[in-house]
Amino acid sequence: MASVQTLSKGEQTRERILAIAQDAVLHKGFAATSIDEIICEAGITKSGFFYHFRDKNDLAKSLLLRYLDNEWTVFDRLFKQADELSDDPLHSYLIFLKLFADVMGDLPNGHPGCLVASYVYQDYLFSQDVRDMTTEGHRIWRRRFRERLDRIAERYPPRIEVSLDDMADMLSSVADGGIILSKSLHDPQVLPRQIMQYRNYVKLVFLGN
Amino acid sequence: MASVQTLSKGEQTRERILAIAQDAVLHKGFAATSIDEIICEAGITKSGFFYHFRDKNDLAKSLLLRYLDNEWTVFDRLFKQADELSDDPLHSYLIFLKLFADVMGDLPNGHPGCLVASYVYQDYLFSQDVRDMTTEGHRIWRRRFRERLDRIAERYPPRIEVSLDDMADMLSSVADGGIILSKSLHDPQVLPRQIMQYRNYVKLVFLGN
DNA sequence: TGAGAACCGCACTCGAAGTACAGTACTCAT
DNA sequence: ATGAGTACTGTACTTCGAGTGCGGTTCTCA
Repeated sequence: MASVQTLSKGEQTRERILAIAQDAVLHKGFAATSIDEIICEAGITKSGFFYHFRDKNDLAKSLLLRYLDNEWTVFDRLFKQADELSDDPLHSYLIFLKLFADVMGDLPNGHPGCLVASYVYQDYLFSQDVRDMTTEGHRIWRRRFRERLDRIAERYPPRIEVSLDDMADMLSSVADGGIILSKSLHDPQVLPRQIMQYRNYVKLVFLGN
Repeated sequence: MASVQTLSKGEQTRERILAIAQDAVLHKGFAATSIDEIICEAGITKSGFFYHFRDKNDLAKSLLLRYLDNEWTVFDRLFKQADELSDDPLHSYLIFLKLFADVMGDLPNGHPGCLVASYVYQDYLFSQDVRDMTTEGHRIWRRRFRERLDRIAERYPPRIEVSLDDMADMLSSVADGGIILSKSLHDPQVLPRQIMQYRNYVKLVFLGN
């Protein structure tokens, strides 16, 4: 997921801590994720941990930043790929959705979980700036998908009256919901199939079939 | 939400504990929800708490049972209402979805959160039987929505090739995702609007407009 | 080669989770 | 009215993890 470039030793350790912590947080929640267990798995001491993070809230913030960053990287790559395959905004978006579904379906153990969604269900644990980050994350996703939909709507007038903001949000919605369903039903394929349902909807709205 | 019938004193206390606990769990996660804070708000002692629940896992189980029960009650009422307004399976489902969206939009502070979704992001905290309950909950939802879609598809052949299981799952998906978006964006109206997007999709698939 | 980066070790404080058990007050059927 | 539950209270205790402080050590790289 993260770009494999030369990381200093400190950055490597930091990254290892974050990866371990994220996995734990997605399975137990933030409060139940103890620093002791993280450092144990990372093979460092508590002092080592606090060298990298001021306190636990700092860890929370760093985790979220890293997660959002990784998401952007993936989405950017997929959008770029799609744009290379078609100049048409609608077909590019449909290709992107197919690529997205494929990538989500190919994850060996299924999607590990959305950290943003997880944080939303623990908002009282975090400082205001961390909570603002989840809000901002969703706003940015909305804006980015919305941009695509605007360009599509210019060329393909929607067959029904529909809010493009809502349609943009729906991808986040279906992805977050699909991840939850996939995890709950122990079926990694539910998420990609849900994304394809959203793709169907987009097709029906702009193409009618 | 819960039927207002005569509850014994013990049942009243139990219900009060569960309501307080659910609210806390949806905002902080299960692990961060302390028994001390629950009993403080409920006006009882720790011993009183452990009279009603064997341990914290028992509380988790009871919380989930109560939540699922309440959900069934709401869905049953809405389905019944919709069935009274139309004999046609498609129109009944569309009415149901509109009612569902309205109810979700009329909640004064927005939807408090889906306990099932919250549990999925903390699965390691719970015993196997509790985890199985979230799985079973989603399976039942799928089956119930699927039944409706089957009856619809008999009368209205779908305009596109589509899996009815996926379409059934999509309501859970959009609801769970919509709740997360609503909470994150501090906009209670996102959830009902997402449900209406799903309703659009259903209309487009079976009616074409 | 030396200065900073990246840790380790240890010894704490503090608060909260969870357990155990004995005792008490209330309630309701007979 | 009374005794058998029901529904708690009070207290005392163990355990565990967050977080702090600080001195020492080992690497890494310019």
